[in-house]
Formats: sequence, structure tokens, C-alpha cells
Amino acid sequence: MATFQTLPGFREFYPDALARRNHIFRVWRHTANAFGFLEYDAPVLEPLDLYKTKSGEEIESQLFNFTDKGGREVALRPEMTPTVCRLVGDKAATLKRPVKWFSIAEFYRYERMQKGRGRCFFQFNADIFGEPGVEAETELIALLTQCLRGFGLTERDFYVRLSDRDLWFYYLEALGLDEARSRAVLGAVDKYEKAGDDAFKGYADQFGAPLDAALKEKVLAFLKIKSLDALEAALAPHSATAAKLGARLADWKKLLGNLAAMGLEKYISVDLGVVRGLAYYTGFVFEAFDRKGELRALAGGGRYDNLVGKLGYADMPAIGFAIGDMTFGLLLEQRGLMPAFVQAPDVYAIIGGEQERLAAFADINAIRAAGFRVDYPMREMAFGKQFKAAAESGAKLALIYGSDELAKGVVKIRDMGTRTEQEIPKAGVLETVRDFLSTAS
RNA sequence: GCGAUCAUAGCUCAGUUGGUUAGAGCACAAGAUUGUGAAUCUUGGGGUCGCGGGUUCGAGUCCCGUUGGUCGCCCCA
Repeated sequence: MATFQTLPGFREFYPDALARRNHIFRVWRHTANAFGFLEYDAPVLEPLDLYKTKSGEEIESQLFNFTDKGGREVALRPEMTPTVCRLVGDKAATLKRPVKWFSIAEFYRYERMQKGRGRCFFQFNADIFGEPGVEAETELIALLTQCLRGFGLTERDFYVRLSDRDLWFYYLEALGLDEARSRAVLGAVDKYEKAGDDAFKGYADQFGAPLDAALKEKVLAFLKIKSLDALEAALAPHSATAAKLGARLADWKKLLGNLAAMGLEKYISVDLGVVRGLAYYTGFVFEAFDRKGELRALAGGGRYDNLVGKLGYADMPAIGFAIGDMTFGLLLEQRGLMPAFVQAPDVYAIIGGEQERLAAFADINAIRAAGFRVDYPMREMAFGKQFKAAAESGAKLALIYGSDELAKGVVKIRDMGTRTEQEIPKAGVLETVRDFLSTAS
């Protein structure tokens, strides 16, 4: 039994698992490039205060944090948002706007493990800085859907729930609630889907009395809104008194119109029951879920116009989202969309003996230098075994270096697919291999 | 932080009311087979039965603790 165990919640990627991970990253990266996003990276270790400033003292219990040898309080990054705010904030004066950036990085959270959640995970993060209008929302939601569609997922597999914290605040204000009470109500809205009526207990505890029954009814009706029409109807009674609500409704119409023009309306679901617990979100928020509702959220994001300023920089509008690799990987497996990766060589060399091996080495090296994948048995092996090994490797071609061939100055080349072979002059091996592989695939 | 459940070979698992030296299939390796991919046969490597303690003449099996996995609650940036 091994003396050392992997730390709890951490993952190891054997070659087949890494091939699947790389596949996911490749599609994400390709998609982000197609949308004109630039890739960045940043340190995995950050000052602890970066996260405390953003999320409050309580966050420390969920971080991998420690004091380094220089006495600095540090933490492994649990998310990318504060980091990218710093990157952008530091260069804000010279960056061409809008800033459209993405990253694929590993994160660490000191948490209890569950399905789709570990102590380390990868996220695709995309953010837009410097664009206050719904054009930024349009772009990011389009990117999010394409990051999922790029794997063959369709509107039958996932959808994006779209909500709006600003709209909630304006609405609650119109109902006569102050900001503290509005926040408490939003906390209840966030929990309502899971907890039902219990979600409002926190409000009652905080203010010493339950939310007024008539108000609560309006809140419940509002959080159940699932369409633009219903939203418009709910806001109509307030249109005369609350100009902000009217402007916000116009934003909704524009955003949904943009997304429809992109052909994405079938992926989007108006759903004011989503508000996301994080206090720093300021406007539109959205989350992607699997249609069957079996998995935790696939992705989440929203606008956070105040965060860059909160971290000590000049205010800058910002919006972003993240897709985690764990739940997403589960979904791809469930839907049979994770390809089987065969890491096969192009060519497998079958080698008779020591002399033949030396002759083969020259060709092997030349073919490899030309960019093809070549493998061969490291030890002397019976021919039968080598043919078997060649077949199992998945190689398209076998090159046979036996004593007969060596004596004749030829190499026998075998098409593993058709099981046919022919002799070619040794000098022409690279060209023959190149011709075959360029037409075969 | 709380709860449930599990832990025997690389993987999937069996292991009788507690009883000899802990098994199978798959996988891996060697050989049958000194030039052709299947199949078969033979053989082999691999386990302090997660770890520690207890009960017992005797523990993979029962008890306690602990570590780890899985699932759920809280939380979820």
C-alpha cells in the first residue's frame, strides 16, 4: 500500500483523463478566440486580502491559505475575478476598450467534496471590461452558449437562465423597501427554489417581523416570472412612478432582441428566480444548467460594475462568467459527447535485431523530425509480438526492418488498415510515409 | 461545520455462524511461436484485506477510533 495519498479533493490526470481535459480546453480556447477574446494568465498564489476585500472575512474558511516564509498572508486562488480586475485595473489607462479577455486556469477551495465539486478544479473565465451596455451581456452570453454548443450540446441539453439584480432592486424600491430589506428579500429569493417558504425566515430574523404578506405575494409572483411579456405586465403598474424600471425594461428588450438575432433565443430562459448569492453582482446575472436538472450549475456569471473600484482602481464597468470543468465534464459524459481519445502513433517500426535496429533508427528519427508520430519496441521482441504491438498501438503504418529487407536495401511498409504491404527502397521511406499519411487522413 | 454510506490485487468484485498459506474475472508480463495483427493454452509478477487499537485460542469477517472515497445538507466566488 502506498505510503502517500493524494490530498483530499485533489485530482490526478492519467493520460486518458488528461486527453479529455485537453479536448475541453481546446474547444473553449478555440471558441474564445473566435469571439475575439485574448487569453491571459496570472499567479496561482495571491495575497489573502485580495479575496477578503472582495468577499469579506468569512471567505477565509473556504480558502487554501497560509503564511509564507516572508510572513505574507497568501492564498491559492479560489477564483479569477479579483485577479483579472487587478490586471485590468493596473493597466486601465492604456488598455484599448472594451477589454475582452479569457483564461483557463486551476482553482482551489477548501471545501467538502460533492458530485461535481472538488477542492481543485479548472475554470474557463471570460470577462469584458469597459462596456456598460447590454452589448457586453450579448457578447458574453453568446460566448457562453457557444462554449457549450461547441461540444455538440444543443438546446435540449442545456439552457441559460437570465435574471437581473438591478431590476429586482428597482422593483423592491418601487414596492417601498429600503436597501437593507431589499437585500434580505433577494437572499430569500435566492434560496426560494430549494427552501420554499423557509427561505424568508432569515428576513424575519433580521428585521424582527416577517415580510408583509401583500409584499411577499408580489415578490413571489415576481420571482416566478418566466417571460418578457410577464415581466412587462408586472412592471406596468409602476411605470408612471419609477423611471429606472422603464429604462431597465428597455435594456431587457434590447438584450433579448440581440440574442434572438443571433439565433440564441431557444437557449435563453427569462427567470427572475435566479439572483446569485454574491452581493457584488450589480445587474444582469445568468446561469447555465442542464435541461434535466440533474447537475449543479454548469456556468454562472453576471455584471459586477463596482468591483474594480472596490479593489482600489478607477471604476470600470465589468461583466464576466465562468464554466467549471467538473460538472461540465459530467454532462459531456452523460450525453456521450466525450470522444474516445486514441493516442496512436502514425507509424510503428517492427525491428528484427540489433543490426536492423540501427538501420531503423535513422528512418525513425527522420520521420519524427518531419512531424509524424513514430513508435517502436524498445526491446528485442519476436516478430509476432511486434505485429501485435503495432496493431494495438493503432498505428496506420508499420515499417518492417528485417534481415531480408536490410540485405536488399529495402524497407517493407505495411498498411495496417488494408493489411497489404510492399517493399520500398530504404532511401524513399520518408517520402512514402509522408505521401501515405497525407492522403490517408 | 453536519449527516449517510463504503474501503480486499492496477480495475470490477467474491470471501460461509470468526477457523489452515486470502480468491476469481479483466488488465499487465513471459512462454508455446526466430517474419505477420484473431483465438487458445501454460506460467508469472503483483495484497502487511486503508491505517491504529480492542475482543478472541484464532479477525478480511465483531467492536472502537482514525484516514480516505462516494452521496446529501450548509455553502457555492
